[in-house]
This record gives sequence, structure tokens and C-alpha cells, in this order.
Amino acid sequence: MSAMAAARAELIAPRELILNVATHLFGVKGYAGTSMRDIAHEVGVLPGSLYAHIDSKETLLAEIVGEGIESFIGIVQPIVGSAVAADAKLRAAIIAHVGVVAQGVERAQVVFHQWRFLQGARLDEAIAKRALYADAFAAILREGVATGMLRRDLDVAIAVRTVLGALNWTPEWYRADGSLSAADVGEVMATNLIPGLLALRS
Amino acid sequence: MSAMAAARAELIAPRELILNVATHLFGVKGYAGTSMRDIAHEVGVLPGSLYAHIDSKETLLAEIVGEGIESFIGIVQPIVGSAVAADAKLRAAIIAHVGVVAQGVERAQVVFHQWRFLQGARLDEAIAKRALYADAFAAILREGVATGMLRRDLDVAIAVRTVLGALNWTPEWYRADGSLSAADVGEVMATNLIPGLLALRS
DNA sequence: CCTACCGATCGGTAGG
DNA sequence: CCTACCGATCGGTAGG
Repeated sequence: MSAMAAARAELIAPRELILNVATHLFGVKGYAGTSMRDIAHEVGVLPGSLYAHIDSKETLLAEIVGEGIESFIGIVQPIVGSAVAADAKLRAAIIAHVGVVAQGVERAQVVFHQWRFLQGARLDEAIAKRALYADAFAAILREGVATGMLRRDLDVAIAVRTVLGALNWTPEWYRADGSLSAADVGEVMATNLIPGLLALRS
Repeated sequence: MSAMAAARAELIAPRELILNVATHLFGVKGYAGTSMRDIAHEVGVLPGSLYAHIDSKETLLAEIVGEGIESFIGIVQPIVGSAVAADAKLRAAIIAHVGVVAQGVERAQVVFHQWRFLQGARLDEAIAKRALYADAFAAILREGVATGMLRRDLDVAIAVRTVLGALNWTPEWYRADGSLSAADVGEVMATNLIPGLLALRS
């Protein structure tokens, strides 16, 4: 019994199983480097059978990317509105982001890189959602500058990209079986990243 | 006269032109998302004609990735051995890295992401070179910890990945026509990234 | 560098 | 979910 046959025996819905397999393969080999035959083989059906459950390869990607971005937005958005200082918000957001990456490293890679293969309205939607996510971090930094917690001369655009760049690189190296938990990794990264943005260094 | 026909008229060697076009397309659409026909079309020849100049699609990728990584190593390696303090080395390395990205944003994207499509010995070689590059940053940080310039409790592995993550994300957003020069962007990123690693905050 | 082509593989479908 | 298949496209080659 293959892993995927076992998954079916455990009553995972076929469509969900296809999405899980596609997430794995798109994350590891990329969207263009993955064929529907690859997905079908790992799911344990013949290629044509996939189309009883999904419309197209691109629909699969759109769903993975869309839900993936939303899981990042869903965990960081509440932090923006919370009642703590900007540096504490930033620390919480960094830790939360690493936590979402750790939930699914391959899904994170699809969210960070494979969205480029979407087209038309789906591409526009993915770009808009990604911008919304970056805006959450920008809002925290702008607040920090306004309250004096962060450097007055902070270039918020570059600081957001510096922090998000470091965070978006984590799926390249984070491993669940490492010595540090995802929360620990987030703590360490926050401690590395935040002091350079602060107004006061003590 | 197409841009590529113009390039030929300017006496660019055919093989070099093919490499330039492949770098552009691999960077924008990915290796698997780019066909030899795409490359031939932009070069201005028929697909089969490419093979008078190159062996295979993968050889093209191997050459772009190999020379690309070497241009990063070549500029940062000398900084490691220079006669300044570790924080000055790190600042110089960050600025140098952004400079190499700015020389070719698309080439940088190929170096950072498309190396995965190499196989066998070429894949091993690319992985080894990438590790060598990360080691240059790790050596700077280890020296900084040893001299007391950087925090004694610094997790060097995570700090290297944090800094390199931020740097490797720059091709996602750096634009040559932006208001800041590459050197300016490097300066700002260094100022954002280094204080979190320092032992003394003043 | 072109003409003409190879076998393999691609995403996807009709009908059961 | 399988059988059987579609036209399109893939990387690459022989011969000129």
C-alpha cells in the first residue's frame, strides 16, 4: 500500500489529497517543473482521473497560493491592531511568520515563488494579497517611527523588504527536525533584526 | 531590426548572446518555464540553430549558475581577509552583495533559485559553491564573535541565514531606476542588519 | 544557421 | 476512476 493509498484509506478527500501532493511537488520542483502525470502518479491514479476533481493545473496553483497567503495574513493582521508597542508587534509578527512557514515549508515556497505562474485575474489577485501582507509589516514600522520607538530616519520600504526577505528565505533552510523550534527560530531572528530599526540602542 | 539582431550587429558573439537571453528568460520565467524555442525566438534564430553553439539546455543553466555564484564569491572573498574589524567586513560584504545583484537582477534570480534544476555532478558543484559563499559570511561572523565585536551568544548559523536571506531577496524588489543607488541600498540594509548582531549597542 | 524531422511528453477530454 | 486518445509542444539531431 503506497503512502497515498494509505492516505485514501484514512479518508482524506480526493481533492484535498491532490492539493497536498501538488503543494509538495510545486514546492520542490516548481510549478512548471511538475507535470499532471507527476501529481497523478504520487496520488495513485491515472493522469486523466485528476480532472474528475479539479478544473486545471493552474486552478490547483491558484488555490494553494491563495489559501497560503491568507494563512500568513490571517496570523499577522491581528498583531497589527493589538495593544502593544511597535517593536513588540514586529517581534510577534516575525515569530508568527516563521510559525506559518514551519507549518508547511513547501507550501511557503509555493506562496513565495510559484505565484508568478498564475495568469490574468488570478495573478493580479495574488499580487494584491502579497502587497496586503507587506502592508501589515509596513504599518507596524510606520507606527514605530511615529511613536519614536523606531528610528526617525528609517526607510520603511527597505526595512520591510529586509525583514520580509530574511523571513521569506526561511523555507530554504528551516527543518522541523532541527534543534530549535519554529518559535525559537523566530525569537532569534527577531533579536537579530529588530535592533537595527530601533531609535534607542541600550 | 530586433534588439537581438541589433546585438548581433554590435558583434556580440552568438554564444554570449544566447547566454544573455537564457539568463533573462530563466530569471523571469524559470528554467522549466523557458523552452529552447523561447530562447531561439528572442535570439532571432530557429530552435535547432542554438545547438551549433551550445550542447544542451542544462549546460546553459550550469554556465549561468556557475559563473554567477563565482561573481558573488569573487567580490566577497577578499573582504573576509581584509584588515578591518568584523562589523566593517560585514558591512562591506553586504554592500558588495547588493552591488552584484544590481549588476544583473535576473542573473541573481537564476543563481538563487534555478540551480535546483541542475542534476548530478553539476548540482553537487552548485551546492558546494553556494556553501562556500555562505561560509564567507559565517567566517566574518565567527571572527566577530571571537573578537568580542559581535554578541557572544550569537547563533552564527541563523545570523548568516538571516543576513543572506535579506540579501537574496533583493532581486525581488531592487530596480536600477529606483531613487537609491545599489551602494545606497546596501548601506541602508547594512545599517538595518548589523546592530542586532553587535555586542555593544551605543 | 536553415530545413526537416525524431520520439517523448505535455495539459486536457470523451465516454464509459 | 479507467480506457483511449487529442493536438500541441518539448529538447534535440542529421544533413546541408
